[in-house]
Amino acid sequence: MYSKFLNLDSEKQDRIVNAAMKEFAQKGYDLASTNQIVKEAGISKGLLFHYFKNKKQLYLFLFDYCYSMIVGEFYHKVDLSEKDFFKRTSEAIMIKMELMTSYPDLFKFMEEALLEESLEVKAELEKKRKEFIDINMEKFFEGIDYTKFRDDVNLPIMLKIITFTFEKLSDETLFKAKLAPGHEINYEEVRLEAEEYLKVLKRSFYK
Amino acid sequence: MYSKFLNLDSEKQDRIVNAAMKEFAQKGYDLASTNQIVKEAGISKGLLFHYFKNKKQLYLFLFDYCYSMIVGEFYHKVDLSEKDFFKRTSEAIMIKMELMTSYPDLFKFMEEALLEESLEVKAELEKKRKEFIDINMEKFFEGIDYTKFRDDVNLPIMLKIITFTFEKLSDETLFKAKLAPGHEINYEEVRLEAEEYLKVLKRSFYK
Amino acid sequence: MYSKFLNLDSEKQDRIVNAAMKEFAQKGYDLASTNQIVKEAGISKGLLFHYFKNKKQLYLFLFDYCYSMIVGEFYHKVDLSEKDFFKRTSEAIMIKMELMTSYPDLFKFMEEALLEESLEVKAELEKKRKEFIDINMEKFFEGIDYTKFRDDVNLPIMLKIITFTFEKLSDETLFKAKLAPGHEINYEEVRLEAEEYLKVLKRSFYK
Amino acid sequence: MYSKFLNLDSEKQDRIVNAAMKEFAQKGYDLASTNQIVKEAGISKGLLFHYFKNKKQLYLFLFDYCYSMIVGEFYHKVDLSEKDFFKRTSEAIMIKMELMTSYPDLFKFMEEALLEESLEVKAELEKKRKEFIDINMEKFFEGIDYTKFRDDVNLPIMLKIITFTFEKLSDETLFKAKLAPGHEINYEEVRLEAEEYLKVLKRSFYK
DNA sequence: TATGAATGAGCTTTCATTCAT
DNA sequence: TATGAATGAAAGCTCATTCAT
Repeated sequence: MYSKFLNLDSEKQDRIVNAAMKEFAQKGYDLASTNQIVKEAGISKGLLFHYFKNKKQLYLFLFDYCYSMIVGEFYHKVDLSEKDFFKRTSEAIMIKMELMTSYPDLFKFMEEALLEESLEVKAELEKKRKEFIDINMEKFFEGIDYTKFRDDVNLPIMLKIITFTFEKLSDETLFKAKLAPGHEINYEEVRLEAEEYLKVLKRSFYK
Repeated sequence: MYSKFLNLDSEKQDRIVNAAMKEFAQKGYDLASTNQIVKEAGISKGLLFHYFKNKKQLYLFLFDYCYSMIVGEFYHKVDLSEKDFFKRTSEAIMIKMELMTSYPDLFKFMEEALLEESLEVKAELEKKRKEFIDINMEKFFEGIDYTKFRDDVNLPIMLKIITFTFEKLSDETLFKAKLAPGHEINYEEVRLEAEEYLKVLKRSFYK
Repeated sequence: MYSKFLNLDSEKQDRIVNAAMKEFAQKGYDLASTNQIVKEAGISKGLLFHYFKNKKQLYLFLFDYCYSMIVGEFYHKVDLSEKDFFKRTSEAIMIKMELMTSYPDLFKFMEEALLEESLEVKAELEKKRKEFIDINMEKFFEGIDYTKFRDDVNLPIMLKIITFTFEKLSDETLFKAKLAPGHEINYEEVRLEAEEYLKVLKRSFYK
Repeated sequence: MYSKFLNLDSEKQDRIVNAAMKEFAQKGYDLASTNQIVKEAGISKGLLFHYFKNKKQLYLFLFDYCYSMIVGEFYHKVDLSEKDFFKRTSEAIMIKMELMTSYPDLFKFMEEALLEESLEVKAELEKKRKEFIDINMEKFFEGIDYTKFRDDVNLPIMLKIITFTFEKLSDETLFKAKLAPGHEINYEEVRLEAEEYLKVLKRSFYK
């Protein structure tokens, strides 16, 4: 499918992928300009369409590309032998934040892609999103020891609340980093804050 | 700022506001067409730009307009003498749902606006969103009886977790609605789900 | 349908019509460039699409416009009280040649339109062509005195042969004129040549 | 000129010729895509332009190629010892129809080429058409017995009328075929129609 | 001989916005 | 206050042709 593109020397591949990710992440599917992409990548108009038959195929290729990168890196780092839900979640959030710092464009693109509304790609994306979520949910929750949770309330809802909490916390951290001058994240501080939340959630949700 | 527009007879104001809300809600900021808005409102191209100097001003006006409507109606209905946090939250959710049923276009527009990513308006919207949340948080938490919460964990963190939970829940609802074919929200289902969360949080966080 | 365009001052209308006719006649539907048309007409890109919603509508408008002009002028000049088929045909060919000399672009466009193959306009044109031919055949043959023709051969075929002959003669004349330096037609010479053909056909096909 | 191409093994030559004929016949000169031709022929882009320096040369080569094929086959079959003009004409029509049935793509291409209007090739084609007609006229009229024609009218004009008639008839046939959905010519019907014309012309123009 | 990556001008159409009336 | 004609930049994509390998 994308064999022509994948046979390119990887330096040019990177230039194209990065230019496209940046443009799509910034403007969304519909408003992203293939003109801008080729200018940024330093290639000709025709060449982009030689590799990807149209804007849509380019976008969907990028989605798959980013997805593989993220998932690969993530599961390479996460410790699935940790059975405690709080600890695993907390660790996952930290890893996610590290990855976002290492590959900011890639994550930016992925986040926007998950919100993308354009009719042109909505149907295809939806399928991919579903797969993404199903596969990763299952994988992430694998081996968790649920017996530690209190029995008098709904377990799935507790799990959701915990997930929500750490996601919001991560959002807040990244948002603050964005506003700060050097965009620097103080990971130690973040870890300490997360510990506070962990303590509250554990005392409230564990037996 | 918008005095010229506000001096119009209200029937024409309504036609314009409704046409614009509908177009922006359906297509998002960037893809919304001022052509379509004037056609739907039955006014001339020039007139729209006479009242609002450009597309952006029109959009931001609509945001403020909807915001005022919603907040005004909301605090008119909510009972701030209710001291129990969970009861007040539960009631607030009910009121929000009533309003969504009464003013569907207005909420539709507002929901899209809160997810709007267009660079052109993102910065201004972000400021407005923040204000919106800060002002309402403070107001909403006024007079709450915090003595009912358990003493062995950090209170502000519990409140944050609760807030995070309902924000995420609301995001999820909007997101699901966006993905669903008709973009329809089943309010009763939402209310029931919220009650489940409330129950878990109450049992876990109250003494 | 084309009311916006028809309300323009006629000088601008003419500029647009002439530019479009020229471009379509020269290059055919598919290859005609709206860029070229607006440049030649001295108007902006957007304006053309303000008057005609797309290239196709512009083309079909031109077809109707040319058709009306040609048919109107033709029947204004042709003498339908002449009952002799040879004389009427001969006269008609002369009138056609005069008109072609007066309105060369219009005829050029019409000829090309009748051969136009582009899928985009083929269906609509076909309907118009059929109407055009049916209406004009009937009108042109009206009142002819067929009793003068010999009875031992097929009449419709004789009529066709006569029509073919004068059409080819006219084609040859116009083609020669095109090749000649001043593009001038010597009508007297043409008339004399036509008379020679008339003589042969009359002696062979009349009783 | 095309020596490089003609030295190719004939299987590849055929693949290229057939692919090109098909594409040009289907879409006309301007819209035919060299991309499509190389894909269909299974050769690379560069190779096509190695053999034929550009699209135009390829087209004109095809015209000559088809012309030679057709003319060669035609005079191989036609009986030039038949002195009667109408019999020879009638036989020629039969042979043409046989050839059209044996080499449908070749004729399809040729028919389209004779109607081709593209500016890019029009001039060259026009010259070739003229040559084609002149050469064949002379050859075709060779040895005809003109004593059978009536003496009371101008012989060259009669011959012209006959030629005009069959040319127009052929044009009409091609034109109708072009308009018809499947572009199919019913050869038997054409032959019958031609016989009718022959009958009329014979009775009118012979003594 | 053969490849296919690379070019960039060209295509139609839409857009927010201006301005003379 | 109200009109809508007018603008021209920008969009995604295709094209014949070239050229280093």
